[in-house]
Order: sequence, then C-alpha cells, then structure tokens
Amino acid sequence: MADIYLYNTIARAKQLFEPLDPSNVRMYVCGPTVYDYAHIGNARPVVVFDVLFRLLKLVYGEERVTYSRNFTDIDDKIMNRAAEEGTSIRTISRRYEKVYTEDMAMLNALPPSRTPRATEHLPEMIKMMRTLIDKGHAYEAEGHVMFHVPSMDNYGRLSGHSRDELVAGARVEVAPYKKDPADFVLWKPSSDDQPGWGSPWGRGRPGWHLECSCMIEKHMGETIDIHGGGQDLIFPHHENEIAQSECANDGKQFVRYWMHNGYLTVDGEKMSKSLGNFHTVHDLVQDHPGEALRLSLLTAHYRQPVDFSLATVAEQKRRLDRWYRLVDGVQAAETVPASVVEALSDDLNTPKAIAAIDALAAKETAAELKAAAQFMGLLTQDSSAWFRGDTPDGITVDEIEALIEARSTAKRHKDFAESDRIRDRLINHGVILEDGPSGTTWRKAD
RNA sequence: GGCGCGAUGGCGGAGUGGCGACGCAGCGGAUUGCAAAUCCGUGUACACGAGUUCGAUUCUCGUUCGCGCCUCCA
Repeated sequence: MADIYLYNTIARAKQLFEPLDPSNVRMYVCGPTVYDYAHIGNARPVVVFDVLFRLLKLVYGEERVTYSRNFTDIDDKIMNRAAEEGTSIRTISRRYEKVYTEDMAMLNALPPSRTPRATEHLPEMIKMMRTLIDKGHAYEAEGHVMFHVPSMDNYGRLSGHSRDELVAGARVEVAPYKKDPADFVLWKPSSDDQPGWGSPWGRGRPGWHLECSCMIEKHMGETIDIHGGGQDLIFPHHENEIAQSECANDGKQFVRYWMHNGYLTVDGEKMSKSLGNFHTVHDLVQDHPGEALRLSLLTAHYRQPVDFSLATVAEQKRRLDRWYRLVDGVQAAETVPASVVEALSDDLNTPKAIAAIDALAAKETAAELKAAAQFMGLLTQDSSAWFRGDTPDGITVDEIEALIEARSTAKRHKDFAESDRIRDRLINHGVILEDGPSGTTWRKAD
C-alpha cells in the first residue's frame, strides 16, 4: 500500500499521513455559501480534494473514507440576496445549492459522502455554545454569544498569528460588547425582519465558524483526519474552528492534518467582476468540456497559485484530444498505474501525475493510460462522444454522413475539387474530416 | 508594520548537490491528392550577488521583484 505524504499547514511540513482509524478515514472540506453561482476559483478546492478523496479510497478502500462538504445556508450574503428578491433564504440557498451540485458534477467531482447544511444543525450549535460558556470560553453580551480568545492558551497556532498581533493589526473597529478585541462571534441577534432561531440568548443566528465545528463533531467525531479549504480560510475561519472545537472538548485534538489550496488568478490577475475576468463555472461548462476545465485546475500543484485562462483550457483540451484518440475502443486496465499513484501520494503532486499519464500516452500503453486518467476523473466518456459532442450547428449527423459518402465517391473518381468543396462546406458547420486507413471520420471543431 | 509563499526555456509546469521531467507553441522531415491526425528530429532554462563544495538551478546569507493573509472572500 502506498504511503501518502501530505503537507500539514499546522506543522508547516510534509508529513506521513496516518489516519486515526484506517477503516474510517475522515475528511471535511469547507463548502460554499450558497448565495450565487460558484466561480472557477471556488471550483479549485472541489477538484483538488476530489483527487484526494479518490486517492484515499484507492489506498484505504472504497467504503472506508468519509468525505463531508458543507453548505453554508445561513449568512448575511444570503439574507441580502433574499431581501433583494423578496424571497426566503431557503429559496436562495436551495437554488444555488442545486446549481453548485450540478456544476461540480460537470467537473467530474464525485459527490461527497455527506453534504450537511448549517441550518439543520441549530441544536448542535446551541449545545456547543452552552458547553463553551460553561467552561469559561464564551460569554453572552447584548444578545450575542462571543468566544473569549484569551481563555485559550494556544490560540493562533494554525495561522501563526498571536492574539497580540491580531489586536495590534486590527483593521476593524472593536465592537463595544467584546471583552477582548480578538473575541469573535458565535451567535448574533436577529431583528424581527431577519431570519432567526430561538436560543437561550434570544432569537438570533449563528456566526460563520460555529457550523463547521458542530457538523464535523456530529457526523465524524471529535477528531478528524483531514480538514481542507482555501488558504484564505486559515485565518480566521479555521483558527476559530479549532478554538471552538478544542475548547469544547477539553483540548482534544480537532484535526490531524490541515490542508489548504492556493489561490487562482485569471489572466494573471485576481478575478473580479470589474476587471471583466470573472468566470462562473456555470458559464464555463456551456462552452468548454468539464474535463478540460478540471485538467486546467490540476496543472499546477494545489499549494501553488494557478493562473486560469481560456488559453490554458484550450491547451488542456488538446491534450485530452490526444489521449482520447489513443484510448478509442480500449478497455481500461484493472489497476491504476503506480507512477500516477506515487505522484499523487507525494502531497497530491498533480502536475507530476499528469506527466506520468503523458508517459503512458502511447498505443502500447493505452489501457494503462485510460486507467490512470479515469482515476483522476478524466477520459470518462467514449472517444466518439468526446469528439462529436452534441450535434454541430445547423446540420444533422445523417447529413454529415451523407456528405462524407458523397465525398468518398468524388475521391474515388479523383474529383478533388468536389471533394474539397464538401470538406469546406462541413468546416463551415464546424465539422472537421479526418481521412484514416479505415475510412473518413469526423469531429467537432474547437 | 506582522506572518507566510514564490521567482525554472516563447508559454505552462515538475524536479534534482553532478545526465536538458513532461506538455503546449515554434522549426525541419516522414506520411497525405489536399488536409487533419500520427511518427521522427530539433532548444547550452533555472531572477541577481556573495558563500559552502571537487562541483550549486538545487544548500546558506543578502538583494531585487511578485503574491497572499492580518476578523465578508476558495
């Protein structure tokens, strides 16, 4: 069995991965706040941790890995959106939850084992806040429940920020009800026109960090193996999750391996609506194969920044074209090639894994190529479906085949002018002809 | 200001104390009625300056440049 090494953010080093219980490997990844379409940057952790999920299942067994990814379905952004549309937060969150699920499936990301929702864990949150108050780690103030940071000795271990630094570097005004400037909110009051739930501290709603602590504990236990997310979540989100969970559980370790993916830029710049380089996954999958998008996200190591561009997608699409030509009609090998497993076992080195797949890109190793690529969520369709896609514009498959037949006849009579005329006509419909030893085939142009 | 990350050929991107990973693009050739696809060939790349060393792109220090986080953000 392959040893897996993972970079652990809290240790700042690559470590041998040893799950607490190899018969139940537990991974949690922070999921989306469902208030709008997910953009391509949101898709990066999904694809990265999907690769890890696949690797863990290969190494530990298909049924021995639990992967949870939450939906944050209560949040001010959702509330604002609901208010704009004059509808409920549930309508908004369920709508975007559905779109998210569909879009990520287009990227060949496997569904997680569980997708818990924040709003379905209010009792657990209230229980955890009670525990934290009882143990002296939290307090009530003006309808809020606040976590008291100085009550925790080693707060800041994950991010490397000491409480003092945080206070010194604070950019935001300190709310008057805080005992300490570093304290953060577990529960905040809701006005009558805002969504809220009853609690011992009045009607209100949870703070952002609390849900993850509660859902992890409920579904996977007090200690889990892997917790993942984007680097921007290290502070404050994950730092505060540690504070909540470890203080509620008397210091018991919350997460054994913390993993964080790097940022994604688009055309070299931070993606933003004002720069016009904002790509939602929903839009991208209309015009580009999901596998090409997926491969584009995996060309860089997950801890490095990755620059996304349509040129990259086109390049990766051509790489997939080459692979698809080789595996046409080929049955995938039974085992995943060791070179690919080894590359991924070294802290998820996807660029090296892709290179290993390229090394298998030859006629003689097409079965291994297919097995390796499918393991990474690629080459999952028939080659003919990949190349032909949906019916091209303004022409039916029957018409295409009739024209190919007519061209073959012309070719037999050495009527190359007619032959080329037919080729050009099909090119105008986005259909490219390829004459091979066994006849003429066609594919859709890029 | 604090903490952290990075700099590899035209582009993307691994890796290594001593043989130019790999892909894309380019160029030359084979093949093809023309194409496409495929195959073969083709490149003195490791930001800069010191140091350690028989030898540094790789280790150490410094410099420059770029980036992220510091209580909305994957």
